[in-house]
Amino acid sequence: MLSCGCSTGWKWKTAAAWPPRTGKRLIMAEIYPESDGSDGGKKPNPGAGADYKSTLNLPQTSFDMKANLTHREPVMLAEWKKDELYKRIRRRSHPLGKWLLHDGPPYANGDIHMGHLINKVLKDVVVKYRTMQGYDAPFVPGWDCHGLPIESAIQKQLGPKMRELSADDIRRRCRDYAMKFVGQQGESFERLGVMGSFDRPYLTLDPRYEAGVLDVLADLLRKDMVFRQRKPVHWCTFDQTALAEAELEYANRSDASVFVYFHLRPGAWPEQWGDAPSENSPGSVLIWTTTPWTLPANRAVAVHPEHEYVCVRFEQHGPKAAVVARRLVEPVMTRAGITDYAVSGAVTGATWCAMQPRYEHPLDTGRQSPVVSADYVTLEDGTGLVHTAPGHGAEDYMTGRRAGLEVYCPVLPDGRYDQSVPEFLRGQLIWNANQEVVDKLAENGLLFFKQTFDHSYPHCWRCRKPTILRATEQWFVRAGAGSSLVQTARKFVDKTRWIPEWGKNRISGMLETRPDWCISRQRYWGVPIPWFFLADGRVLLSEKSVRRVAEYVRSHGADSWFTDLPGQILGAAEWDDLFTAPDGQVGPDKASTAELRKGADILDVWFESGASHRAVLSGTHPELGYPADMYLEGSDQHRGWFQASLLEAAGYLPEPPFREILTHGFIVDSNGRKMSKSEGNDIKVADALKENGADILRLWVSSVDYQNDMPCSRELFARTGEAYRKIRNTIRYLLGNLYDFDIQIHATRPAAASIDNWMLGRLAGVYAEVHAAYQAYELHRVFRGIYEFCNVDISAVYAKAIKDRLYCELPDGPRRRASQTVCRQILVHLIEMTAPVLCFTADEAWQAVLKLPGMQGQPKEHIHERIFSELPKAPDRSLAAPWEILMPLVDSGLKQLDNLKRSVGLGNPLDAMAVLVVPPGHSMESVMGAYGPEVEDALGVGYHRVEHGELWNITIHDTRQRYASCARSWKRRPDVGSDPRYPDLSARDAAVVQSLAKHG
RNA sequence: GGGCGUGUAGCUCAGUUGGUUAGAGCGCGUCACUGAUAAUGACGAGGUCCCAAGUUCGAAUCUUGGCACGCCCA
Repeated sequence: MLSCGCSTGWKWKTAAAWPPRTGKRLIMAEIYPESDGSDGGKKPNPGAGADYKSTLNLPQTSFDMKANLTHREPVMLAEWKKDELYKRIRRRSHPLGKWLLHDGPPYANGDIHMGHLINKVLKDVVVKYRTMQGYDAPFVPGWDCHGLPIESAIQKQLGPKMRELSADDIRRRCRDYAMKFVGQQGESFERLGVMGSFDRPYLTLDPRYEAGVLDVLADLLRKDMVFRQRKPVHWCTFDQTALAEAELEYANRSDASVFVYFHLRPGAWPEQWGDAPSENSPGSVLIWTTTPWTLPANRAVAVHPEHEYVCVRFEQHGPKAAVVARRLVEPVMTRAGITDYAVSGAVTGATWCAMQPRYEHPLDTGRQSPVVSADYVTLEDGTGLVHTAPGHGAEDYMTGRRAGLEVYCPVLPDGRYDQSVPEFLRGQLIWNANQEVVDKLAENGLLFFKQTFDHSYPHCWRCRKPTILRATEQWFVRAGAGSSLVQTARKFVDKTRWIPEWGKNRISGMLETRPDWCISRQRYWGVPIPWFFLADGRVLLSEKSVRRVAEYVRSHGADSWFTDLPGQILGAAEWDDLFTAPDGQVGPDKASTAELRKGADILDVWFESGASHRAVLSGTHPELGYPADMYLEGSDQHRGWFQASLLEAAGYLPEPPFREILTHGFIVDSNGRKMSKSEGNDIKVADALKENGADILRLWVSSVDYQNDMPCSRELFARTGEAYRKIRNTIRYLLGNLYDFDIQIHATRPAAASIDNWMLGRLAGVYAEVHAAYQAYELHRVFRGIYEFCNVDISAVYAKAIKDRLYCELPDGPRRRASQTVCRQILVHLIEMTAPVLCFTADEAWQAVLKLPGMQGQPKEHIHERIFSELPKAPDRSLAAPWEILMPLVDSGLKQLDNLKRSVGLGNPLDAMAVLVVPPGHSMESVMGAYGPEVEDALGVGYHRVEHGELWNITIHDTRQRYASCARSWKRRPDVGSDPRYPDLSARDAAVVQSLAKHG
């Protein structure tokens, strides 16, 4: 007999007991028994028989296909708030203990942009995942509230009126401004689904935070890591104030451009340059400058170690022998109109420097200075030898530090020279001094060439007058390369896990070359550096004094520094402490606090935010604890927050403030260009949110590899929207087919051969893959895993295969119940896996799960307070093995169906049958028969047979002329009409309908 | 100019220690279904693996040099 399901007595329930009974080779006549084919291949005529649609178990669910996120999300947010979800999660049990992501504070200024979005969403996904894993993962959002941009915004609002206001007044306005944006940005973050204690954030303007910052300063003072030194800063001589980089406006300006001889001291003359000059006929270096007024402050000449230098000999008011970079000889000589000159052989700057050449100061007779090497010297302009005044230039200062030069700045705050300069310049305004200097150089025969020069020059944004660089006393943290602090920081770097790994390399490189950290700023809006000074020049900034100020600030706020008297702040009439004398000596001393005057510097805002580990984790929010498990920021923070935090902690703590650092890239447009307003390619968060909804934006964040730049465009959001709908519809399908399924009552184990087992195997695989990806923070792998699971495993294979049994079997049929059991498992795991990313949709789906039969008694629960269900056990290997043979055959069957579609116009696969060819004697032969109906469903065909053949194979055949179509299942089968009561139904459907009729 | 990264179908990503004809999903095209329906399925077409040179029997993969883009500096 045939080993196929043509017997009318066959029952679907006994699929597992359906082995092939014979090894007899089938012949085609048997495969295609005569059939009347009475309907001629047409669809069943509903009018001819009963309307069976009402007898089917079609999907039902209130989970809409249309997400309508922009409307639904705010409603859900309100629900979470009402339910105090964040607090509920805190109260939940946490079997895995605590896991802390410490928020890096964004700046409290302006609307949030895409950069904020990816950062906060990534953080939120990680936190939600850790929470569902069973950790207590609190999230306290923070804001950086001090600093120049806010102060500048206030300045702009106030205009000239600002000068009339007290520091206290200005600070109050700054505070209001910052708080406005803290509220505004916080709302935006929450709208994106970010969960955290937004009602109790940390703010750097919180007095307790400010006190924490000062505590760190005190600790660094205790370790002798803070010192005072001169350093050039941008300075406006008209407003007499320091300026930040952001306060400069560049404008064209005409200046004297001069080439000057500096006479070299005898010796240190490379033989390649020919005869050594003598005392009477000195050789010289030729330098170029556009700021002759800085020449009095010259302390070195810099050359590039790798460039080549020559000696040029020519006549100009007598014989000259001048050192110039080889490649610049011609332009320099041409400029001065000198055509008759001789060029010597060349030596590199490094070679020459090694000979320790020195030269005479052009204006300060008797002073000798060194020639030093510096990498930044270029051959674009000038002579290749650079006049270096450490008190008047940033690079000059760096060179000066390295070469041990004096940071000499003879210019007073109002722009006049002090008494230390040559007599003809004393008391002169530097702006008038250029001419005087040039005249003096010419008089002394040191001027090679002079012209006027137009260049872009920094101006003060308030008064529009030109600015200068002027060395002033600044506070520093001893954090330069080689310092003990940096050595500790490097150990901290090694103890930290960097994701991606190159982060370690990057920050290490920065630590190796970094200078001391200038922590003082001459502004109002920040935490004061609470130093005092006395009329006699003594300075007070000690661990003891700072601790006292910290306590005062903790209760009175940092504003009190600007309003209260030193005696009030220190709480004593006399102060006994370590003072720094004007000669730099530090020693015990005392002073009446009535004589103390307060310093006016505030701290670099990086110092503030870098102290968050102290001010927040063991300060304002001690429940968080030190250290954090993770800091997660953009890769620019290697120089910013990560480094500031690292350096401060390295100054006084034994452990780094973080265990892991995760960094992400930056937003670029679809062409890989950076996103910026000025480029016009920026996308506003508010617009993207309005057009897509938060869940789609979150899905987008998870879909791209954040370790690289993250491309962002409307088209990409549209793509993500499609992926979102696929995931949503998959959930909807699963939910829709569970409307009559109570897991307590109906759960059924699938038959061995069922495709249910294949599906469970895939579920276990995907579950493991997705969780591994989450734990490695590889969210794009999470996305791909879930998305392809929905697309391929569920939608294209499983959902398609089980439609017949779900819709057509008796509601309680075991095949149906078994598949529902699997659907239920998939549904729960799918919702859980997506929940950290699709935080709104997952909870919406979870609420629908809680409405399924048998769930009504469950207490109200949001998906985010759940702990992940256990890893589903993969079915036994022996159950999966046959599918490894069958699935490729199914694929070939689908191709054949497509061919039939083209060749004979076969439309509906239910109008075709599959012949499953099994090699006799194969080890799986005995069970293959049971897989036949599953293969039939996997192909979506109406009928199948199993037969013996040489090789594993599946062939597809058009049955429109062979079999009648069942009016209920639409399957063409030979058993249609086998029950005389239901001539238009297949045997299975007839039995189902009969049963329904009998039992209602 | 320097440091750190990145570069594989239209898009987002895989690609093990170098080893068949470089893969997936989406999108796109064509078709089917109309009982997942503003849904679903099938089939198909898409690649100078940024470029060049080198190492090798063999390179998307290793080396060197470019180019482009991003972040941080100067």
